[in-house]
Amino acid sequence: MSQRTPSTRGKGRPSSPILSRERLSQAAIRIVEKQGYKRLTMASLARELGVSASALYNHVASKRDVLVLIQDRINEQIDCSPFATEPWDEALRRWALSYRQCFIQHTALIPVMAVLPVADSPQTLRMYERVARGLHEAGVDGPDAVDIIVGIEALVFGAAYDASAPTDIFDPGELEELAPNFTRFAAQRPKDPREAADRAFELSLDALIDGLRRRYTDPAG
Amino acid sequence: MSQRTPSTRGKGRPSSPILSRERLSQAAIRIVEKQGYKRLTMASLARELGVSASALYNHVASKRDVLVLIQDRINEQIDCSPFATEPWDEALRRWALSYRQCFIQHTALIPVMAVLPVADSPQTLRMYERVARGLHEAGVDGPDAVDIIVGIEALVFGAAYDASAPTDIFDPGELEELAPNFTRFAAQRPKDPREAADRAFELSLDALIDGLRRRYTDPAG
DNA sequence: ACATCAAAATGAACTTCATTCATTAATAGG
DNA sequence: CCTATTAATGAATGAAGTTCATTTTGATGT
Repeated sequence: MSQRTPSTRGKGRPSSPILSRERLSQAAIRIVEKQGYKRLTMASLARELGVSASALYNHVASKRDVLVLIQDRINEQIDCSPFATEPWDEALRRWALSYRQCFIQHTALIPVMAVLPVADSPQTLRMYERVARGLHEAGVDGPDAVDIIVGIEALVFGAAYDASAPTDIFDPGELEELAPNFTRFAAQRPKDPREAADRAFELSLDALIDGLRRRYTDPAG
Repeated sequence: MSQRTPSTRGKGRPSSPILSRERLSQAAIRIVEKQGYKRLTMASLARELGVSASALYNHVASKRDVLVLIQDRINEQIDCSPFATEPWDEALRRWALSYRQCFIQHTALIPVMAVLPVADSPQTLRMYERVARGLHEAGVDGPDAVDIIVGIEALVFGAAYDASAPTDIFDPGELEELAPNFTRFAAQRPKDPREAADRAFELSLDALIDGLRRRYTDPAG
């Protein structure tokens, strides 16, 4: 289903593999962090590795595949540790904050990730397991735990976009008369777009978790 | 700032404009609805209009511009009317449901919309005004109303992706051992991926709005 | 009517990418 | 040593968006 054996494993060639999915994803992340997603092309990736572009196709089936590799590596950086120490609601909150933080720089991955089967991403799966277990141990129904993960993820993805939006995103320009109230309200928000996005996210996240707390613990299961 | 005068207006040429931003966006939506976003190219759009591809550039500056035109037309279809009749929390809920419904077929627009200045989209601005006014009249602080719009939108965008995800998105494949609990929980969800996505969205939306209700009305402002 | 001018349409060319393919080099195993 | 396999190469392909010089067209003023 995937694409090929992971090049060198066990009885393979022990000498110089030159290329591998590992090195490929490392190089891809290097490019993305230095030059952004627009500059990540199969040609630039090959150049970074000192190899021809067609050689990459011995290790990945498509550029989308490269993005999937990156995604799984980024997901590794999301902090799930609060589930070991904190109550579930606080753990959920910290997880979401860390999740969003990781993807603010990687919104280009979202359209890929959002419809990506977990079977292709071991680290992602590990993360889901940790969160699902945490919620279930706190008394949340299994399927509901999955729904909560899906919901928080949705909020995180959308909010990651917001944080990368331009400063003037709510400036109505010549259309101010169409939305006088909205324009006024928007102007009262923090000038720094990043700060404004952070507050909006935390407001919604807190409300969402508050609603969940009420539903799953507060009164009676 | 945009790109050109809207071709024919007022004292312009009353006869046959042949092309216009109106006709362009209509044709684009026709293609998208019949054949999907992958088939929407500048060439196919020109063909649909019986025109050469380069002619389009007299009316839009880029393909991104075409997507912006589509976006504003789709946003027109979102139902804001509940704000006229329902209490703010119920209105917010219905607005979000309608919003998501509209964009499930248009996830390709999300990366564009999410970072798009409202100045380019009159219908979108109208929608924001309606929601912001509704929230403000219900006693929500101006800037908070904007934050709530941003938050709900984030959830809607993320959830629109979910609804278009493949059936087997949570099938761990050979990696089941990495996430035994998660796998089990996921298997207990509805088989129809659309139904599962709907439930997850509504669970989060209801929790979010519940949290907002608590914050803005329930106990005391 | 006619000349003029600007908007709008044309077709060809350009650019950037991802992707494919035939070929070649290198290596592990028999 | 032979052979099958894996990986790298470079050239070619094809899809898309975009640009440009040129032409067409139609409204306007004389």
